[in-house]
Amino acid sequence: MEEFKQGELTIAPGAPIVLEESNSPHLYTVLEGWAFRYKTLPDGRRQILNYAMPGDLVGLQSSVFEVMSHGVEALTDMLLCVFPRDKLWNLYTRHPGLAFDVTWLASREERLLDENLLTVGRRTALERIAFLIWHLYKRARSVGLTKGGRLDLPITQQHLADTLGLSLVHTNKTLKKLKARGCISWEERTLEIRDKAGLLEIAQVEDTDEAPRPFL
Amino acid sequence: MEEFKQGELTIAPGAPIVLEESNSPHLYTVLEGWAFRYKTLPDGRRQILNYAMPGDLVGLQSSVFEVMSHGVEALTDMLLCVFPRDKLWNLYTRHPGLAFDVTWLASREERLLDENLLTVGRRTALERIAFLIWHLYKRARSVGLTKGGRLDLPITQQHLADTLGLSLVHTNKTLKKLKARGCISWEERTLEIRDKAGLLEIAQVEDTDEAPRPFL
DNA sequence: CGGCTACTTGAACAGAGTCAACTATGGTGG
DNA sequence: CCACCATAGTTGACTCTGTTCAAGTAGCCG
Repeated sequence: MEEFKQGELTIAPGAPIVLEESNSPHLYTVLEGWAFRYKTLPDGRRQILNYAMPGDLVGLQSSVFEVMSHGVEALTDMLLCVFPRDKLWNLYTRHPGLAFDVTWLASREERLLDENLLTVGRRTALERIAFLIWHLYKRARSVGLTKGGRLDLPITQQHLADTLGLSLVHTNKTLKKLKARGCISWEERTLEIRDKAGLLEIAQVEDTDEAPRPFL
Repeated sequence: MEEFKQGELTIAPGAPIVLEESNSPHLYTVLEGWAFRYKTLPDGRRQILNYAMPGDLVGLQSSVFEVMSHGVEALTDMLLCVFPRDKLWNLYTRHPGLAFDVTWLASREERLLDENLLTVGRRTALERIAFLIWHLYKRARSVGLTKGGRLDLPITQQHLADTLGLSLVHTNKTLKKLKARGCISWEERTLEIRDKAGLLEIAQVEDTDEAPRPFL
């Protein structure tokens, strides 16, 4: 993989990595930090599509279609590994194993989006928040970002709301219910899962193991 | 591509192509007909994730992860081209061009899901229906399924509702408004776009051209 | 000491859901 | 031939989840 690496890039929290409708010449892999993908409507309504954590690919769409249909913004300080977009084709011709890994990651992103769509389309507000918190916790845990049920979660309630298709006010009130039930605590950016079984029951999910994943 | 083809499969309307949580050994390409991908919650609430039309891939997730996290059901009579899942790897090693096309299609699916998620999360009921109708019309048109603004649309209002995260009743009433405004007509499974500009304005989208697509 | 961002909280409102009844159509089998 | 049933669509009345508006508090930074 080193052969395709063009360099590394550091980004500050809140900074854009890719803009909507832009034509970025780069494909990135997240080495450190969190980001989120989003789309906005002409009048400003924003929908967060998914989050990117270490090991995730950013900008594959622009590598394949020439243009990004979504934006990406950093949530924390980030370290990105930069690949020139036009070398992606070389990777497919010379390293089929890595090419397969790219497809694996794209397919995983699709699966995550499927789950988000089910959540936003068919779960209630309380279920949505429980699901998203579990989803983020689980993903963070799989890349070693948690310590004993605790996690530094670099997002605001506005991010939660924009991810779940809820208003900020209702998100706040519903999140409070989840805390009151003793499922979680979340103060000063630190999330703690206090009652995993209760959380999973509310979210209507089962705690399935996940297959090992490739890292590019 | 012929080299990987295992055979063809015909399916009747309403028949399942892949079940949720199943482990299908096949990857399909749609040659004729429509299907839809969906997920369901334990209590039966259903979310339709996307529709599959001629040229689309079905079952890539199971080829990559061993298990499908969603189901697929036929809407019309279908003709599918069947590939054995375990030959996908051969395709990556021997035909990088086709491998790239698979990634292209996976990335396109991701883009479509992004749009659906924005729709379900942030658009109003009227906007959602306008968007989905345009979305389906445009995709059908790109594979030559339309004739002069008209399209045979093989879905019910229940499908619309389950795609958009709405109830059947509200979908019915909102769809009626869209008809009353003269944007569309939809009787006896035949959809007609009567006022494209009006429809696009309600849906809050622009009519962008799309890049040429690969067909496997 | 402002001014900013994140978070809270209450009250009024509305978009969408639920319940229930009814129409239309097509297929099935006695 | 027709009673019966299932599916799809329609409509009205009522309810409720979630939105909007508005007014706060708390912490942080220059």
